[in-house]
This record gives sequence, C-alpha cells and structure tokens, in this order.
Amino acid sequence: MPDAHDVLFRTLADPTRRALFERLCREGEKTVGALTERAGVSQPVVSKHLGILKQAGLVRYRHEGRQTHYSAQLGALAPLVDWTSEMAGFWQSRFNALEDLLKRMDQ
Amino acid sequence: MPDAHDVLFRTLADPTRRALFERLCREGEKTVGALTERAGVSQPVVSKHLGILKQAGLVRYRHEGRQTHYSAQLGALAPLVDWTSEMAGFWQSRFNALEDLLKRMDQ
DNA sequence: AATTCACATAGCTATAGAGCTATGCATAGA
DNA sequence: TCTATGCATAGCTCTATAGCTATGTGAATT
Repeated sequence: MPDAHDVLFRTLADPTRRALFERLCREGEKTVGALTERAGVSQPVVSKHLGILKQAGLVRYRHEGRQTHYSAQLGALAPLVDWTSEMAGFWQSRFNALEDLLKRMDQ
Repeated sequence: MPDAHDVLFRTLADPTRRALFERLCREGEKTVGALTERAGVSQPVVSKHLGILKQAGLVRYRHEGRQTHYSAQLGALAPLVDWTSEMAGFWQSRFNALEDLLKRMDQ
C-alpha cells in the first residue's frame, strides 16, 4: 500500500489533473461544467480526474441541485511540504557536518 | 513541452525513483552498486532511474575509475517548493525560510 | 409524466513507462 | 594482453492509466 507521499506525487504528476487542482486553488469553487470548459478534455475525463483528486484528499465537493461544486483542500499538501523540508534538512545537515569537519581540520 | 513542475512531479511520482533520491539525500553520495543493493530492482533499472533523475536535475554524478558516484542536487526542488507555496498561500511564511535556504545553496 | 440538463459510471483503446535479460564499453587488476 | 568488474544501453514485455464514446442517474423544467 502506497504512503501519503506516493498518492500525492502520483496524483499531481498528471498535467491535466494538476491544472484542475491549480484552477481550484486560484479561482476557488467551480462546477464540473465550468472546469470542463477550459480543461481541454471531455467532461467524463474531468469527472474522473476530480474523483482521483478527491481520493487523494486534495479536493472536496458540495452538491447543489444537479450541479457539483468542487474546491481545493489545501491541507492535503502538508505531507508534500514535510517531505520537501525533510529532504532539504538532510542535505543541510550534511553540509553543516562537512563545514564542521573542515573547521576542525583547519586548526 | 512540459514545464519544470511537470518534470519534477513526474520524476518523483515513481516510488523506486523517489526512494533512490531520498537515499541520496539522507546518506549522501553513493555508487550505482551501493544503490542497487537495497533498491529492490536490478542494476540496469537503477541506472535508468538515475538517468531520469539526472535529466530532471535532481542528481549529479562523478566518475571515479569504473565507478559512478551519484549525489542529490537539492536546488532542483525549488520549483516544487515554489509551486506548493503558490498553491498554499497562507503557508507562505512557513516556507520563506526554506526557499531562501535553497536559493543560497543552489549552485 | 416527459424532457432536459449536470454529472457520474462503464467499457474500450492506445500509449507511456517500469521492469526484466542480454550485451556493450570502459577501467582495474592479473 | 587477457579477464573481471562496474555501469550504461538495447530491446523486449506487461501493466497502469489517460483519453474517448455511450449510457446511467438524479434533479430541474415544462
């Protein structure tokens, strides 16, 4: 079973899907129809991508009559943020370790 | 042609490839042989993934005799950080520190 | 009640790419 | 020079999935 990073990276790796998420982040809540207009793909494809984004926790929806309004769920990006910070942290600590070593050798 | 985000997300979406990058971040420079030992896939597959990571700018290598030493190139994560920051505007402050760090360390 | 509309689901095709084995190409060592 | 080693490349197979059209479902409209 894939971990949280896996789901997020895989979900956001598709350009069409990421573009949908970006639009929801930038422009706020949108209906499926509104998203389909500028998505460059058919409505079923948009629905499918939204379903995948939903499963990843990146979006949520709200029914209003026969329309479905989707919106971004930004909190879901946290694992991605953490992962990136962690990688940067390891890098930095090794850099510092090297600095310390060089300082000690300098004496 | 795919943009920088596309390349990064696609490159890091594969678990095997991301694990290789993580190991290089955590443990520093490694030879292909050392990476292959714990990768769970064959050596050619490791080489292929390293090639893709290289193309994405996430790693670099150095030849030493018949060995190739790979290491993480963390600066390449900057576009990912930027994208995330942009999407999650209200987390911006939490990320400025990391962004600055990456900028200073980017070679 | 019948029709139209908004979206979801089903089922299919085609392609991308992750894995394998076999082999090539240097370099190190005998 | 001949063999062994470390890695890269070639060529293949197989699975995952992004896209499509057709159809289902439920709400609004007449």
